[in-house]
Amino acid sequence: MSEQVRVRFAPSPTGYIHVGSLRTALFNYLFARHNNGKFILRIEDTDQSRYVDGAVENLIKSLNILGIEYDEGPDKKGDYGPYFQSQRLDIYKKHAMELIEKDMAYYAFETPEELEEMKRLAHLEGRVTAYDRRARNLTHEEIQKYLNENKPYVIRLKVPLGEEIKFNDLVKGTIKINTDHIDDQVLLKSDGFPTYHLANVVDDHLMGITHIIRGEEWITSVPKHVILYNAFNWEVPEMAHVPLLLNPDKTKLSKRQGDVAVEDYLQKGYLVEALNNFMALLGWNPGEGETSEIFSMNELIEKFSLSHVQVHGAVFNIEKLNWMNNEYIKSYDLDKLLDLSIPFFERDGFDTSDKSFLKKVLSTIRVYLNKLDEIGDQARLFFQNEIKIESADSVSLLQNENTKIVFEQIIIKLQGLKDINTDDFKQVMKDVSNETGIKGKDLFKPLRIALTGSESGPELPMLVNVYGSEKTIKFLRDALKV
RNA sequence: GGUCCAUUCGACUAGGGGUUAGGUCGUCACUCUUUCACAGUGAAAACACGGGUUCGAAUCCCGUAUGGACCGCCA
Repeated sequence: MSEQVRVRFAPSPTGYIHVGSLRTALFNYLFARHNNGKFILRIEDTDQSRYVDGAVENLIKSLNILGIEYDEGPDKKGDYGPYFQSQRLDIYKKHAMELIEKDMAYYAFETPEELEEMKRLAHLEGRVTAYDRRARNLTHEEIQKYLNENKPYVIRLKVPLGEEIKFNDLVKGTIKINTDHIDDQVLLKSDGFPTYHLANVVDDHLMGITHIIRGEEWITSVPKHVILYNAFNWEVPEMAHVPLLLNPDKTKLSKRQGDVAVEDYLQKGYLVEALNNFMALLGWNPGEGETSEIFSMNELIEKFSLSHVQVHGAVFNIEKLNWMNNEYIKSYDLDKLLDLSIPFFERDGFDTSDKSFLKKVLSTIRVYLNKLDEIGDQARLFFQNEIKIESADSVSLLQNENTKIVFEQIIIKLQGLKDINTDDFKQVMKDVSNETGIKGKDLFKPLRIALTGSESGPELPMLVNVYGSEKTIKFLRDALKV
């Protein structure tokens, strides 16, 4: 491969990015970077009825957040623009006409209603619901007449019948299909816009795309595209159809069964590093001998190869994403994690003015977090000014004579300390234990209840370190009054 | 219904003629931590089925079953 690798991500701007699309974008990006090639973003906005305001901006924003950088695109200049298909209409029209001249395409004048009826009948009779190619029989005179009457028309692909189309997919291998099974696809719609099939072939060629990496759902349209490439006398790019992302029930990942928008995951506090890492491993793996699954973007770029892309779909397993996210949260730079966490503290109504306090809180709870939106639940404890003791067992434990002796001792020792770190507290506990002879469960359990109201939670020394001696003493005194 | 594609532990997957079929998540047990979690150790857990080819098949071939994608003037 001497020519420079050029790949593209070509979403249609319909509102939000589906994680499946995002994974496709990621694969394109990894492939481009691995091969020192170019990654192009092209907006496939040829369906006017699906236009959504702000969708393109949103798309670009999401790619930026995730660090999937493209070299050419709507807001990046390149030599192959414009990168909005809606701004390339004359190009498609010209190419459609070229096909008419070559007798590889033809005019068709059926109305949507007629097509609907055709399909209904076909379905009723158990036939294939494809277009019956009837307009192929129109005479030049008829066509000219309709055109003169300004009758709405589409341009359809004239599929060469009785041939075999063969192509090689880098993921799936060789695929063969008889052209008799291929629909005379609409190439140019009656509103003058191209369909995906025409636009994608024309643009991929004109933009010098060397490798088409896209979702598996496209594989059945490849033969149409191959016919187009042949008709134009263009070289067919390399193709790689990557497996779909699946719901737990193995159907195509859909909204009905959970979140599909990248924004949803970002909002829940999944870190972009975890998201990228996780998605890369869905349908791809680094191959033999690799036991780790945690990879930075650079490592992914270095390791990525289409030859290790899986041939079948992959279930989007949220449990594993949670685990991976927690791994990143645990090892993340604390200051950076704090920056990312502040919106989540705020969202749950916590005072975020004292950053060093938040940092202490974060460092003790991060180990418990699968995602950042769990911060509130875990952090709540540290913002309380009173501990509520619910269970009767806990109350009676606090009323125990030994408990009182221990608490009083601890209070005395803490009063001598201005601030208290984890080691200080461990020492205090050791001393108290030695002096009173109370140890083990009798020592720690009441203490935990007094300081948290619960029998489980973060390690006591870390807890006290965040509380500080003053607050700790207060809680102990409160407990003494129970 | 038609076309195309797929099938290794519950999930993601490695391996691809001779392996005790390996790893990660999850599950369970034990250890550590006098809690939960973390960490550590270990366990249970898979080649869809039937025929070939072969000395030998999870691996190659054929069929069956199951699953999926697509079948729009959507992308």
